[in-house]
Amino acid sequence: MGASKTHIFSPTHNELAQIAKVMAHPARVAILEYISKQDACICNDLVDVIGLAQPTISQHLNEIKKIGLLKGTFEGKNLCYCINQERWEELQEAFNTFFSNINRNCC
Amino acid sequence: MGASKTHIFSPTHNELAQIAKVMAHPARVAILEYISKQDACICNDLVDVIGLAQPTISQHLNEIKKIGLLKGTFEGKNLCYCINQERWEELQEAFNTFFSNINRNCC
DNA sequence: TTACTTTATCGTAATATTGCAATATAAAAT
DNA sequence: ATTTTATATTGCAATATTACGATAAAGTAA
Repeated sequence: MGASKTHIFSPTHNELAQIAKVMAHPARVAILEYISKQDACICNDLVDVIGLAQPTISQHLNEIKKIGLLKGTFEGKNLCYCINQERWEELQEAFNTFFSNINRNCC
Repeated sequence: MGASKTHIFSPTHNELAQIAKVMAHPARVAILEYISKQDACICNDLVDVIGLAQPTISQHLNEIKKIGLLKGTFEGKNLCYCINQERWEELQEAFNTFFSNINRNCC
């Protein structure tokens, strides 16, 4: 088949998986780290920093944008965007909650 | 191309991506949640709980095993395994560290 | 032994992801 | 108006993932 059977899983499980999928590529991890550590927004040097072709970076940025991790203006030549901190913290909390729920009585 | 250019990224970025990849499927999120909430080990009802075919579950379990999230004995008919808590906490910490590193001065 | 139960592996089809060249778009600079 | 600069989109090839039927393997029960 090849396509995930998303319909048989709960919204919570699907959402966490979707978020994880965005982080499931080293380029996107690197991009996220880079942007999150910038002092200002405007980051038009990603292609040099990451080392992938410009269309590829553009695609990765789009995946990141899709889950709401970027905010700013996306118009014209010089974009101006940065990490959406509210969303960032939501994701942190989502992972943290998931990993906090564990029983201790095991082999 | 289709294959990720892992060699151009740092070990840290690749590792986090690899971990995220395991969580990037709702079935694996559901499996992890189920196992982590069991009182004992032996979980031979995953196929019914998750709702995917037995070979598919087996494959997903293998992905989870690969990043060291399961411990126990994997021999014969009745497996006996559960979450490797040390590793579990390592992953929690890895995500937490990643999300904690963010600058605040932005648009 | 034979049948049963449970998990693993193989083979294969369907779909998704990754990456880039070519090209388009859109604003700024000259 | 033309060139330059920066990002987006399209199209396509290579690879990876997802899923399952068929079958194997390996222990348990009769």
